[in-house]
Amino acid sequence: MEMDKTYQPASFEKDIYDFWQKNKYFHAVPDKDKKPFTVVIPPPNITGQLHMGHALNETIQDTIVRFKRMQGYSTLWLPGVDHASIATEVKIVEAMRKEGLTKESLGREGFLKRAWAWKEKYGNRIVEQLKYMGNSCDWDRLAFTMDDKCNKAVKRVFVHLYDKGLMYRGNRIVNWCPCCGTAISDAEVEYEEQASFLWHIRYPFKDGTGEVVVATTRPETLLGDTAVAVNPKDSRYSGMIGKTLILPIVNREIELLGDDYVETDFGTGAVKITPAHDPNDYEVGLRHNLKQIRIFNDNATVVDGYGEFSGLDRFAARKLMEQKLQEGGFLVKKEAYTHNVGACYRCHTTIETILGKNQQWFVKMQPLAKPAIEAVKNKETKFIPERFASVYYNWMNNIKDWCVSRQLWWGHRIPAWYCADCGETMVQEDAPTKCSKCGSTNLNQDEDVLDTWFSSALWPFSTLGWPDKTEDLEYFYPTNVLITAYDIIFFWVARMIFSGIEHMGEVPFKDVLIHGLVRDEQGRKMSKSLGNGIDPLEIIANYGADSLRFALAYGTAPGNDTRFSNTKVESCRNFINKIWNASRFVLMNAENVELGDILTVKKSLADKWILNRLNKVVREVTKNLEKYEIGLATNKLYDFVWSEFCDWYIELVKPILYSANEDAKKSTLTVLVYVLETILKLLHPVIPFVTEKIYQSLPTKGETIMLATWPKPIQKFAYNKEAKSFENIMELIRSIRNIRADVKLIPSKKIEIMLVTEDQKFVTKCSDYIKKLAGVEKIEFIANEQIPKNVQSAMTKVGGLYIPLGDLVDAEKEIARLNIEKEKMLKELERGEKMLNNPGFVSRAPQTLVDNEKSKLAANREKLDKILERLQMLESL
RNA sequence: GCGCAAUUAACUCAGUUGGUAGAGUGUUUCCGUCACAUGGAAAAAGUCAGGGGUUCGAGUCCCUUAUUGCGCACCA
Repeated sequence: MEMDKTYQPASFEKDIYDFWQKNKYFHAVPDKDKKPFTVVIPPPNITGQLHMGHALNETIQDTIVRFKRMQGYSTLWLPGVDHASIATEVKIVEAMRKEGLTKESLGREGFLKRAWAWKEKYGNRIVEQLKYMGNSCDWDRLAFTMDDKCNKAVKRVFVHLYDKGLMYRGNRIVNWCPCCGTAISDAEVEYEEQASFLWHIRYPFKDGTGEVVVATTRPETLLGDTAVAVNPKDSRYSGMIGKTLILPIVNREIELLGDDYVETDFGTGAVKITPAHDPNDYEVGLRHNLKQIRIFNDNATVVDGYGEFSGLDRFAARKLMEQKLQEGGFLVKKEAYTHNVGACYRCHTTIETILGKNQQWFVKMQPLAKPAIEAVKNKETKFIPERFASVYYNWMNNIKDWCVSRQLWWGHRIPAWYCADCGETMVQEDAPTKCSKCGSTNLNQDEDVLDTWFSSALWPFSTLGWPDKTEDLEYFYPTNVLITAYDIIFFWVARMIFSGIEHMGEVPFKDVLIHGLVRDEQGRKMSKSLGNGIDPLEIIANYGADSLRFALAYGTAPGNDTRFSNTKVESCRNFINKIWNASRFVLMNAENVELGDILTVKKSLADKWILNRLNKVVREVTKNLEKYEIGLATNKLYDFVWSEFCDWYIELVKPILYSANEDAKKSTLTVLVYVLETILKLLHPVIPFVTEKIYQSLPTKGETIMLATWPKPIQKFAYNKEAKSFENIMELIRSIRNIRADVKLIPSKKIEIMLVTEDQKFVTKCSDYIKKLAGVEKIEFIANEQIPKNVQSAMTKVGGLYIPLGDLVDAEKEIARLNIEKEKMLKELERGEKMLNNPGFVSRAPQTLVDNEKSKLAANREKLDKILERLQMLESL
């Protein structure tokens, strides 16, 4: 295959993906001879477009999945999309409004028809975008949270929980979004700090004996007050508890009551109680049997019966209330006050806590939370990094019942039917034909749908076929790892854990790998409103999916947020270009050459060195990936490929490749191709496209790199001793280059070097390497006494290096260089001596470490002596 | 208020059971060399936020302070 001179991902990524898909490499089947490895995708919303958060999430998942597949697991990555009940409905309604349509005008059926059409259109869009990323999902199993399979599971779970008494319908206070027109769960409320006021309002006693002043942030809810509460221990109000107050404006008679909930040191120590519109007041109301007066409609306007207030929006009502109180002389003062206000996580409208007009459905959480907490404590499911377990505990330990009914149309309709005649409630999977109690056929299904997260919670098993006992479920459940960002631990992860335990009797995944968010160059969250989002599709178009993936994986730590910038992708693209060109070099030379067997072929010193390094990289990268340390793995691969394979090994073997020695060429190319192939395999999970592309050109290629066997370190390639001594030669080469740069010798100028060394034989063996890589034409071995006067020198592990440079010799530069070396050595010696003179170190540190220090110390002493000797000589000149 | 992170080179970040601090980008000098200028060679650059402790040895473990960010809970 011809390879272009530069790496051009756009020219082949699509073809490669088609090739994989056509051959069904992503498809997984239960295989008793293999171990399963299962990952379910966090289903992206059908309304969504691929953003950087997805890109990071998909990159990590695909990396792990490809790695496991190559390791020989029967690997299933199960894809799907989420119906995203509230988010989607909001968008559809918005689109309809532009056409002058409303939900009501279309009716439930008409609306749902539209919604499904929307799903067809946009659900496919996100799936296509995932494919650009290179996701190796089993698309044959593509699921949707509202498909028949999932619907069946949802109904089964609902009925099961109801029968068990864990699902109940209650008239409790809920978070209500006036904009979306539905109740939402506690988890769906986001608190935002808001600058507001604290209004101090006078409530007079009925008997004219004075007044109580309450402080409130919501004067308009005064309309619904049914009491004022103080702390019974508060001396300011002693003797007043039980007296009757007149509610200003409304003139309702309400009681001053005592309740421990009231803090004495906040505000005035007196709290107005509005049971229908505040969660705390609601509790107080229950304790004291207070009337619950609802004053807001579903759209947060004031209900009928309150005169001028009726019909006003809550904020307009607040203004009017302030005015009325002022006029009536009830307003004591208004002070600036900043507090947290709850907002809907979807539309950011300030939520209203409202006592449900319709009853809401709740899941009783305590019994479900308990075993779910235990499972994480027992490490049946492990959070990675571990610290996220405490976030999980914190939430689960303080969990309240989960409000799951939503006053929406797009979603799983609640499987409950009510008898219009006798009021009986029937909860069952299929619609009843008549009332189970009175036999009436006048039945109505509950109008509401379920929280989106109710179906997501079942994802790891509903997608595998539950409640049916499928082969998939049997083989692939529980899944191995769930990979997601930390912002949906509550919404999703926690709910999957308790659902898995409750319905499958087993946790849904063994590991939860939590990653952070992708931020912009300045560390800001990417958001639409800021307009600072970087579009991954654009990055793919400009740099290729591999560059995007590598940039997201490279140098990141699990759980941490990561910044994304164009310079980072560019440097990653450059790295891939480097691999591309190194491969081009190897393939060019390997053309028409018959390769030998890597295990038996004769190896040069450079070969042994690179194989030794390769072994290390294989071992460490495998270990890193096993522990999900993708950042570390990519770091090591980057360094190995660039700094060792390209910068050194390829340069080292050039003299052989350009020589006429066919045997040496053959063996060198065998190693060269082997190392390259191994590199490609190690990199494939992160940068799948380019590695496949190059792999297909290798003379040793198999069908696809996707199914190639994951590399293992090879005992025979240990070569520790050879590698170590070879690195001394590399140091010598660096020293020569250093001197050359120091005296500004032009690179093409060949030089002669002199060495005082005890290992002439070894240096001679390496002389070709030295000559080629350091621009040397002649190496002369001399005795100490033979060192000429006019040379530049450096002291190396191999021995004293002396370069006669004629006019270019610059004693001052050399002295400066040697002095820097001297300082370094002195510091080193001091460190080493301090350690070895420390009896604690010698007796307690590992023996190998002590020995290492001893030999280092000896070598350093020798080197220092040589430096000092040389310096003395230079100064005496 | 409670909890969790982060604080390492000019910038952005890594740093594996504690054993001589690393990379990318940027900077300086040189180089159109036949894989690659999306490149090569060389170099400069760090009191690992401050303080204490444990240890033979701490960027790493413990305590504490500061700054920043995040999560949870909120006093109406």
